[in-house]
Amino acid sequence: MSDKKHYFITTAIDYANSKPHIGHAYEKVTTDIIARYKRLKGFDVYFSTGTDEHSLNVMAKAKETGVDPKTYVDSMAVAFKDLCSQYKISITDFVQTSEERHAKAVSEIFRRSFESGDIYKGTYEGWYCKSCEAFYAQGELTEDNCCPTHKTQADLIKEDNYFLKITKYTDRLLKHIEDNPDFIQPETRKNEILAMLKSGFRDVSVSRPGLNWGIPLPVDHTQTVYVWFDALINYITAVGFATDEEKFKKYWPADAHIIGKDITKFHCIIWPIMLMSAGLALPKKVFGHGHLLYKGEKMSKTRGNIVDPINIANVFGVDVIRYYFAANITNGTDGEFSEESIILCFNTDLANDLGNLINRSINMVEKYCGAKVPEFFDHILDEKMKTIVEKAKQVKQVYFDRMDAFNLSGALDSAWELISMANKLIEDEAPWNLQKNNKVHELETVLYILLEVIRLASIVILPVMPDTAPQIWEKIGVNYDEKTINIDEELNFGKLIKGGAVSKGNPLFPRILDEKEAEKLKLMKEKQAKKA
RNA sequence: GGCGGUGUAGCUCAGUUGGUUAGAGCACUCGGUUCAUACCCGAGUUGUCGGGGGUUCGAAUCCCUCCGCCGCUACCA
Repeated sequence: MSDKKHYFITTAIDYANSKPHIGHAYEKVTTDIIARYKRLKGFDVYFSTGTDEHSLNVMAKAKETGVDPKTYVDSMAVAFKDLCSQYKISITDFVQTSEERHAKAVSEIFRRSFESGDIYKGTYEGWYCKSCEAFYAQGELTEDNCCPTHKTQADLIKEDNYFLKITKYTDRLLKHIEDNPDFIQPETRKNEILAMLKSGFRDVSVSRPGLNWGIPLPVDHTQTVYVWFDALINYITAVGFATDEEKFKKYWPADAHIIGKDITKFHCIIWPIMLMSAGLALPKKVFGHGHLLYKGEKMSKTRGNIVDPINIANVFGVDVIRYYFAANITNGTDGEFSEESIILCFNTDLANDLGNLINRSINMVEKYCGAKVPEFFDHILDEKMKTIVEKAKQVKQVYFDRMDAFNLSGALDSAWELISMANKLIEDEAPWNLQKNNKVHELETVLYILLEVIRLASIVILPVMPDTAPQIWEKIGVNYDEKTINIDEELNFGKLIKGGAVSKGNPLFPRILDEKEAEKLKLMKEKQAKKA
């Protein structure tokens, strides 16, 4: 097993300041889909997520709740772990930044940077609003230096901080980004980062004075490590930096950091430079995904349109939400989210296209072939059958290419194109007529193709819908297991063995009838009644 | 303000290095079919490809300009 190729993928760690919302679920799901896919491709995958727990806000929140910070963050970590388990997120690690192993990693990174002379003591000057208890950039303030929310005068405050010499490494980073076109994705995020670097990026402070919630600086115990410097290090904590050198060697550098587009600056400038300074390799890829919009609007507390991930999964099912995320949102762009569009997506893609194809195909195999996988006679293929078989043979490569590019919706399209062709093939060949006319070879071959399309589709959706795929396997009588399946082999056409038992069972995706659907159905029935 | 991006059917978007009647999915209308979850299949409607100007035999595709929208513009994650 040790000769397996390794793959280390991460989500960002979540701020332990408020409970999980649907955006957290989105990031974890897309990352999980990639992680599962890589496992299916034979990689030894390490998949980490976690919670970011050191900050003023967390302290305040704990105080508000009446518990000490550690108790508070532990309870928040549980909430995020529950989210992972509900959404079937196949993590191998969950890092809390308040853990001892993380403190070790942070201290070690700090020490290394400090020793290479990249951390120096200086003065941080910033505009501070007493009401917000926060610093603002001058550009954020009103013209007369007032806080944008409180409209009161902000104070120019100076405090002693330790700084990281970003400026020492910007040229090197610039070159790295230009030499590695896939380092920052998508392209638009890369452009932003390049612009920032070219316009000159200041050194950043990496400590705060006088806090007792945080990791003390190894070199100055009156200061703690600033949250961002602290949080980013979680990625190497996960794979054993400063605690398990063998594990670290195995998994670092990370293959992909999947993060929200709002935090690319930290991941694409500060984090790489921290690593350079500490003499560590850079992650191979940082992918900034888009945000979910609720009916076209940003989700926010003030708008009151935050979607609860637990609730929505209970209503529609985890696999359905996972499918919706992957199929309906172009990875890397903002995505629409609403109950209506979930229902639409479910009814068209899952119920009408895939679910109905499975149901009608297996039904015919039961009726016409005694519920046994029929034989494939390749010498009687007509043009239509040939076309779909050819397409089926190409699915594997198309699917791999798109998944490798993190193009999740495109990867699913590879199966849906086939599904659509299969539904069409049924019309064109009319197996019920072949049956009447006693064209047994044609009948069997058509039905065999249909079953193969279903089987291929089930593998394509496996990383996306890990609970649904096995239900399809049961219907078509294959005994795959996500842990052992060799998809490089099984994604080829023609693997289904003649004589295997199939069984229709209950429909997988019964149509969802919301008000609009019900109305539509009613109209159809009235029309039908008139005709008769 | 600066930088980047974007504006194509009702909606979401594809449109390779400029080249025949501008595409897909969804939605809508009509027709067909019956194996199926009233599903599926077929046909069809809608677009001055943001406005204007230019280059060219020819531009959604290149150039200029104007308008609209979005992102970034640095320490709350």
